[in-house]
Amino acid sequence: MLKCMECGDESCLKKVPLFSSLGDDELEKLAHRMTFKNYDKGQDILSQGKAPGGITIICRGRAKAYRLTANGTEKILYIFARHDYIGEQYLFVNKAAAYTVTALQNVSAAFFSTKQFREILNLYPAISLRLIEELGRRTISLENILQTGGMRKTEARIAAMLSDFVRKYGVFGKDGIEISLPLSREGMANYLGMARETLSRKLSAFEKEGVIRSLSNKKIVILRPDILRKSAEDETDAYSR
Amino acid sequence: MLKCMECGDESCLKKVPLFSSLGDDELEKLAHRMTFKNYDKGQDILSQGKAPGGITIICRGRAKAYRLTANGTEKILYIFARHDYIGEQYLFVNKAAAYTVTALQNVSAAFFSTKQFREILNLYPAISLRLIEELGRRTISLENILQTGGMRKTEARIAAMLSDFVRKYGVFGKDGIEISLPLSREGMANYLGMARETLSRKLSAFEKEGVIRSLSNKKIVILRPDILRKSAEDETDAYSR
DNA sequence: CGGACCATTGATAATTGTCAAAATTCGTGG
DNA sequence: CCACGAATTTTGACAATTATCAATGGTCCG
Repeated sequence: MLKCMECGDESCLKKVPLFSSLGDDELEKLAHRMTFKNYDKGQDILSQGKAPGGITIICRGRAKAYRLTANGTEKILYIFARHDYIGEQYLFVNKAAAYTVTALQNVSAAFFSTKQFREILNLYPAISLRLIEELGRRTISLENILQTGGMRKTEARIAAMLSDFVRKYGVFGKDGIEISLPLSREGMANYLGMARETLSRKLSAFEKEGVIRSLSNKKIVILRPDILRKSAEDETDAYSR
Repeated sequence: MLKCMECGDESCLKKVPLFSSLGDDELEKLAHRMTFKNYDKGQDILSQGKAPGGITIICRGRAKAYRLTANGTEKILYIFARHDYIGEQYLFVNKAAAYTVTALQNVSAAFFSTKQFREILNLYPAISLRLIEELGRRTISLENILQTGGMRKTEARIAAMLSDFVRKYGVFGKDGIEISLPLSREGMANYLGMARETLSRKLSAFEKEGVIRSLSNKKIVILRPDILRKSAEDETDAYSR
């Protein structure tokens, strides 16, 4: 039986979209061509300036991808979570990674070297098509982020991020949807490209309006996801005055 | 001999990265599985909300990709030029296009339906790998745009856009690099996510500093590409005061 | 040459960033 | 479990930047 010793999850690879079309025996073969890696909180999974050398798939934990700007602050590009790919865009593009990926928690991950992965593509051509599909999705998702990032109203950007968090990390609680935030306020502000203080003020405003409730620095409850979604869609934010 | 009747260019498909590895006879076969399409200036190549239905490769002309926001303004995502792909991310993702692509000039293009293109992938598996590579490049390029878009200083974003234009459309002239701009000031402002007037003022400032010279509404000369590149790299823009 | 469209400039209002201080939260050790 | 110090966050006041509105000046094309 295929069991992931690292993350404790039965057939954890099967849940990765890229491999979902494979049978159990094929997954078994896959398992021979990869290595499990563990990263402590704060450790780098990928380093800006170094070639990724392969694909990493997260089994457990979260990580942030960021670039260092000239003035020393970091601009966060992605938050990676379980079943996300890291470095897949460099599989056939021999370039240095443009960002660093650092574990936000302890992370376990499956790693395929470029060589191993190309072998797998030869073995199972169906995975090529699947990879094309996944890269297409990634592109589409980036295009979405690009647009929300281009929105002028800061409230709209914040609302878009929170709505995204609801989708990815939301858990139903008794008062609303609980989110265990992957980033600190400072991290979220960097992700959104605004000052920490601005984010703070806007979140306080959302709280006064009854849209969210802050439980702690790392946990908030979304009381009115509908209002959030609405102000994320709308450039002309109806809920700020 | 393989000759593109539409754009007048000999072996124009050969210059498309996706097909660069193919021989002349293979290109010949390819030509049987596609249609040439012509679009007048202002015509839509792709429509927001409709499935792309295939891949379009531009042979001649430029086009803009944009989304309509709730308040009616358009947010421009891409400028497509010769040899760029349109809709390749939807090849295996059956979704409606998230943006409209409109011809900025008269455009001629090669079109492969999804069905045709999948046949081609079956026929030439090497193209799959090439497509993975191209999608990877697109992802990397989007990640770059995402970062420059996240830069707080407007001067830096403008400088990044102009540097990009230098790479794509720049022609050496006697005083510097001449650029025939693909967009109006309003278009560029939408692309950069700022007000038309702000862009105007910053461009005037660049002109006063001797970095650029405006020849007409659609043509500028870059006198100091080095300064431009520097202020695009730097969050802490050294050339504004 | 004229008219429509586009771009620039000026003045002002709104928004956001910055700096400093106060308040809260977090983790650790008692 | 509580207390304490460190780190993080929130808030306030002010400065800087950008958006908006309005008027002027240019450019393009018949």
